[in-house]
Amino acid sequence: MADLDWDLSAVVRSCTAAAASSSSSPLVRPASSLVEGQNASDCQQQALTFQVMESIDGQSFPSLVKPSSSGVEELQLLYQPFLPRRDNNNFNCPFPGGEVRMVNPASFPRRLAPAPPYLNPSAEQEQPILHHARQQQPLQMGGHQYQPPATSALAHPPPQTPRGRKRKNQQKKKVCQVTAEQLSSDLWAWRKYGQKPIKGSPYPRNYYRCSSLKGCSARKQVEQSNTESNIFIVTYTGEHSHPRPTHRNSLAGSTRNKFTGALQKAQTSSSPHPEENPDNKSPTISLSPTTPLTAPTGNPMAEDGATRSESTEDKEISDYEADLDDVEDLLIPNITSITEDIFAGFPKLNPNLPLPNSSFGFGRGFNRH
DNA sequence: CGACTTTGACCGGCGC
DNA sequence: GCGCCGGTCAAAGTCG
Repeated sequence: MADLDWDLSAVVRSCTAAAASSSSSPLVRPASSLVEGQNASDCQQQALTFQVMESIDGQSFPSLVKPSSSGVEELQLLYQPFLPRRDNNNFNCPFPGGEVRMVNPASFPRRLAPAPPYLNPSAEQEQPILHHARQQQPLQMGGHQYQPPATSALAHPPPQTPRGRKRKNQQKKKVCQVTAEQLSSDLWAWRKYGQKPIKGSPYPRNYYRCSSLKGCSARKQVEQSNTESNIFIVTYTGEHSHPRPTHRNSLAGSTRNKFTGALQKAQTSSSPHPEENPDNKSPTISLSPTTPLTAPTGNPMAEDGATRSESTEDKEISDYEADLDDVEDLLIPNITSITEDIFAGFPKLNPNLPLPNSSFGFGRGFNRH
């Protein structure tokens, strides 16, 4: 299981870019179209269904749901009538073929919650009415300024709080359930800053922050589903205070990949679980979320994303802007190209690929914290 | 040398 | 008000 945790961390890096392969960037599609997988990449085609949840300022917005488990599906049917219309809660699920579900984290039982909140439809029912707190916000990409929504509290962390903590139930979140494949690409650069065991879950939760720009408040949490080992729950909070890096080389961090060490650990460790692996202080084999995006040459999957992003940047920006009406406050603003190159760094998923070994030339100016 | 991960400690939110 | 729990910090270690 060590490799599973390794996957967990590894996939974080590419979590968002997985949706990118769809140049049209269907931010939110009806379930039918989601299934159809327009412009579906191989990744999409392989991807399982997943749910995306979001809460804004404590409001939950049940939306499109295509539960991956039959149990949840039944529950979904129960509260489906309460679900807002699709056009009321469009937002970009950063993953291909993704579906949207809004969840109010405040309604999650904070304790005694054996099941992850995303599997608790009843909690969503508590907030049947979509309260779309989003407002149109200017956002420009690619050398332009990206202005976070004024409504985003996280976009303006209270300076008086040293740690910038926010009421948990007021944090804007997007929660996605994705497969490892879907997690395998992300145009943003993430840097891990914490890992915590979560009560009720055998898997720890990994915390990442955007490392593309100092001060960026975007954060990401990744944990492995305790019900489906191949499903990862990715939670995005905060917002990027900067445009998506237009060049892969500009991505912060990522000069390192822990593949070697991680794999060695994974190979020497029979279990990722702390309780099963007492000798290993690190319960998970964490692959850097800033896994090198430049895949080894000759890897078509790799080139699809990493090398593609620049040439298609203008189009991506355009596509993204076209979607701003719906997702002006996207945490992952412009995911328009899949970066399956991440698979190159995913030996488990693609053991035939060599380990990535590239550097993005992380600028000196990008200091931690 | 710089950027990254790891990981224990700290802190604050929130349920009871 | 207490205490659990999750999120973050930051020092130490690792790696390229």
